[in-house]
Amino acid sequence: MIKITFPDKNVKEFEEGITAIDIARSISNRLAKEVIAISLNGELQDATRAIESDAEIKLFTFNDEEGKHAFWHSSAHIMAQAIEHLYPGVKLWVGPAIENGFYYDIDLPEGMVISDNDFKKIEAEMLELARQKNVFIRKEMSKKEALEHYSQKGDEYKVDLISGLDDGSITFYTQGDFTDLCRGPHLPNTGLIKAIKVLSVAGAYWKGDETQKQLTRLYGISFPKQKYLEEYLLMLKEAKKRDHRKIGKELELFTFSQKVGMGLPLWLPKGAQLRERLENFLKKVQKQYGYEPVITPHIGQKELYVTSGHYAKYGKDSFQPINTPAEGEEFLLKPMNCPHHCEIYRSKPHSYKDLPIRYAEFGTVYRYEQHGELHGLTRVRGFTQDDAHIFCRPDQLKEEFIKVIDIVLYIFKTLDFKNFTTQVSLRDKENTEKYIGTDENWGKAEKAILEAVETKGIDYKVKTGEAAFYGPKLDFMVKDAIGREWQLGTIQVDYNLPER
RNA sequence: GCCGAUGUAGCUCAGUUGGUCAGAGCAGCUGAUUUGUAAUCAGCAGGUCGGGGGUUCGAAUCCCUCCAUCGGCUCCA
Repeated sequence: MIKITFPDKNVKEFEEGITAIDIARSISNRLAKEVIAISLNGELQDATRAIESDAEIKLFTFNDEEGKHAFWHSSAHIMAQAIEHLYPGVKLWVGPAIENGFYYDIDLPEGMVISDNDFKKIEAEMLELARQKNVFIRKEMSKKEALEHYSQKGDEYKVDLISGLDDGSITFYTQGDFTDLCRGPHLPNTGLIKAIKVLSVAGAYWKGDETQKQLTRLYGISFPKQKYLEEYLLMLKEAKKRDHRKIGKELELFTFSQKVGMGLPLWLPKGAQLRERLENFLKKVQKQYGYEPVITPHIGQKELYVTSGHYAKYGKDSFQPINTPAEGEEFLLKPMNCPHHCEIYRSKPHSYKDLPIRYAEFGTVYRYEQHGELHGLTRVRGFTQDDAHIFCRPDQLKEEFIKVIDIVLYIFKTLDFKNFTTQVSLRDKENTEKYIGTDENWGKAEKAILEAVETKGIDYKVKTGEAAFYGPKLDFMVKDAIGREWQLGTIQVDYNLPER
């Protein structure tokens, strides 16, 4: 007999080799039917695996994040299976679960495409496969064996995947006639999947690398009940009604014109009124927090951005220089306010006793964004930042940083942004050539940010490799009505710009 | 920029075996009505069917190309 401990610390005894499903059945038949995956001593695994020794167990159903994850991951395998049936000759890359649903990346043979019109038949095939109630069979394999298997098949994608894995950790899952390299866990059987929707198809670069081949990414979502799918689709529909692009049009807040140019919003009278109220509110808050308004021009000499380091980094991907008719001068449309504010600071000598000095500006900037990246008012080519630069002594850094966090939180609260996440973006220490500035300064700046967020008790995530090229940052992200996450506020420590 | 899709009156949309297919509702205008909260009645006006090129006796409808938009990828100073 083995002892199984439940999340409520309740302990029950079972026969050795019992499965989580049988354990669930000892609680209720319904739970036995609904259990998708389990956590055994903190490790996710299949509900169908035999348990041989004492353990702490958690049972996950579709109502749990872990359960949804396994459910959708299994659905991705079924999607891949359906694709193999319908499109012979495809090669498969990966197919993970995502926040809402799953996708699979597929390399289609030359000339073959999947488009919206094909979704129905893919869904039908997937449902058919789900109804077969195939069990997911787990199998461990040595790295050598696995590599040989896929090398023989000529599947360079799976060979690539396996090459990056440690021997002894390689497992495969088979359902019906389909086998895939996979860590798991998976559903007990495919029959739990009752409703499937193929949502969209898109191109996705292999390994997220623009220089690599583009694969076909097929998105889908699935549910254990038809009703859940209907509710989800209704939710999507409702969310679309709240899309700011739709509201902006209907309320006559802003518009775009092909003649003016893509990503260049035109603020209509009502929108301008709204924007003015927002700006007035922000200006009032800035004043309270000790910021002094400044105003800078919309263009600056190319040399300014060469000095700041921005030109080296973004010059090629910016609107190209504006040339004067006679003197051959080169100006850039202002892509950021930072260098301008630095020049304001430099306009006269400052004593350390004058610090901190806080400049604020509603600075309109222009950035060349790739045309596929534009999105309503949230990603544009011309926009106005409520931007500020604080010049302070090293011993004032932490306090100033905290004050900026305060102002951001105050504004979010006032504007009713309740659901935001916070992210500390640090540099990727493996790839230091991407960044400017010394190790020492980077170290100081990163430390200052982490101390500040700790002091404020903010719940944050650390992302390495997401820092700006000149310094680490703290980003505040909010979700829009249709569930997309956008960076709204950002606080950055920059030791490099003042020196330059 | 890349993959897929879409682009018909101000708005929402109908119109795909190419041949009275240039339409509807709402909005607008004119007139009537005066009735308590979006949608009374009648009439009128409004479109290079995204732009350009091609195939055809004939194209909104087929082909090419460009532009924009949408869903993703990449990017995001």
